[in-house]
Amino acid sequence: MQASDTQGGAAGAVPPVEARSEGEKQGAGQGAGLPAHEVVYRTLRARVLYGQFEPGQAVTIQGLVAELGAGMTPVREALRRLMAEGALEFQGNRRISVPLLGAAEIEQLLVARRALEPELARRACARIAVEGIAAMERIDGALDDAIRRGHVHDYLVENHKFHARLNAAAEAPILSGLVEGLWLRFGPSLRVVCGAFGTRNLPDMHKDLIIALKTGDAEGAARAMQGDLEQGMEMILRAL
Amino acid sequence: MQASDTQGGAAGAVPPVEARSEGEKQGAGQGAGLPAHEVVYRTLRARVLYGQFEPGQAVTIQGLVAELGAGMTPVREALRRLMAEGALEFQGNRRISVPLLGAAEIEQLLVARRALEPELARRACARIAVEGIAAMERIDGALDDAIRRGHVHDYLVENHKFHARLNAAAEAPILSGLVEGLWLRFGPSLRVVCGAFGTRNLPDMHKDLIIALKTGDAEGAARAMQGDLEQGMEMILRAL
DNA sequence: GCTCAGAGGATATGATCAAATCCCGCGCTG
DNA sequence: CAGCGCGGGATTTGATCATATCCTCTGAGC
Repeated sequence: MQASDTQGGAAGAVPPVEARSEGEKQGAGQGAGLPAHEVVYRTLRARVLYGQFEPGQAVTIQGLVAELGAGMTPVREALRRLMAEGALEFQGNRRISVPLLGAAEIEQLLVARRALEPELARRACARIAVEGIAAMERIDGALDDAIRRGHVHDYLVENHKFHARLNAAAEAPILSGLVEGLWLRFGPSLRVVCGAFGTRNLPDMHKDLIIALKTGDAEGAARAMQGDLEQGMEMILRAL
Repeated sequence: MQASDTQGGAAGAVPPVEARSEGEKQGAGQGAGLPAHEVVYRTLRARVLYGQFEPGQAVTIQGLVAELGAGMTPVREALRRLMAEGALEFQGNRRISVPLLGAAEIEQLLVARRALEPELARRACARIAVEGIAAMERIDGALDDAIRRGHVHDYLVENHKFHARLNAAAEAPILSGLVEGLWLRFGPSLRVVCGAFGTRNLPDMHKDLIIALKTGDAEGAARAMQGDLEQGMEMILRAL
């Protein structure tokens, strides 16, 4: 019943593609077997999520075809999918770009996140196992390390992993799928904020969150989550 | 700046395709000019939304190619987009189907709707103009008419139009895009419920909502909206 | 300032390849 | 002898590509 989990629609976990070298198609690779459009999708998704794309940047199909060495059809499908998720934007005149968010958009994302993520934290609190909490502590450690090193990309990766892990524990695929879509939307902006402000004074309600998880304090977890996301959105908003 | 609004990503208004006859391509039609993948997308979207698809039903690319007379690529892209929105589901073994919702999914959709739609009603209340309210009253009249006639499809169309109109008035494209995605998910289930229970005792908090809009009572509008969506989800839940 | 040609890029097609399912007949077992 | 499981080919269906067509924007020339 659990199928091969390729392509989970809007929900589900989407592990990043594991940086396969380049020339090879889907030939004899071991862990591969993924369709090309899925590979392209995950690559682009990671770029959006971890700020490899500038907000407002134009994205062309043929550019990606040349760069990724994929065919045109897989690239088109991956782009279509990302546009449907709001990660990319159709400009109307056949042009695709990374969305450039304004205050109004950030505010809507804040509303949506505040509505959904604390609820996920609440549910995760009731269901997460000790191993899950341990995993989150490990991720949080790597996150702190990235902050110490001032490594923005690693920080973004670990931060996302932390939240994704929590959301997965909530066992509410539809809700966590919605939240993933939200993250895709503010990913590029988050990156430029971190680039501008550095990683020094990044918010970290993660410690509170972990404590709440350990004590089974669902409301505490929800509060910590809300604090965390409000700080994050606040930072983006201040950076205009 | 407002482009041509083709393909609004996850957000934006998506008017249904106007039932063009059949044989013609995009030849000399006047109002057309839409790309084929967009036409296919809107057709399928309407089918999902208004219950022309059975929950659990399998959907094949080549079947749609044959049925819609479109090429393979446009169909593939439309399906990819609908899967990203959660309107369709990837079965893992290269098979696509209309999602079959269980109680857990309905419950998550209820949570998400409760979190977003009352907020949209609140915003709409502050911004909607008298013409907008009049339009919603007209739609509600058509809706009542459809109920009287026992015409399920028309009821679904008008009901969706009513909510879409309200959401558009909120001027929060990201939030209303999210809500649209939610509607796509429970569309097929809603249809079977209406088919089973008939249109006689359908919930209608619309009158309260319109009164609240007229008096500028944002909280009243939010309450009416919450009541409306809870009744709807409750009905689906009872039908399992 | 306007028109038109050219270039770049997006869209659409059909062919081709690969994979998964289905179906049927064979042989084995009770 | 009848029923059942299994292997393998046929068929359906999805994935990818190369190519052709069309659209949009840009800039030169009038």
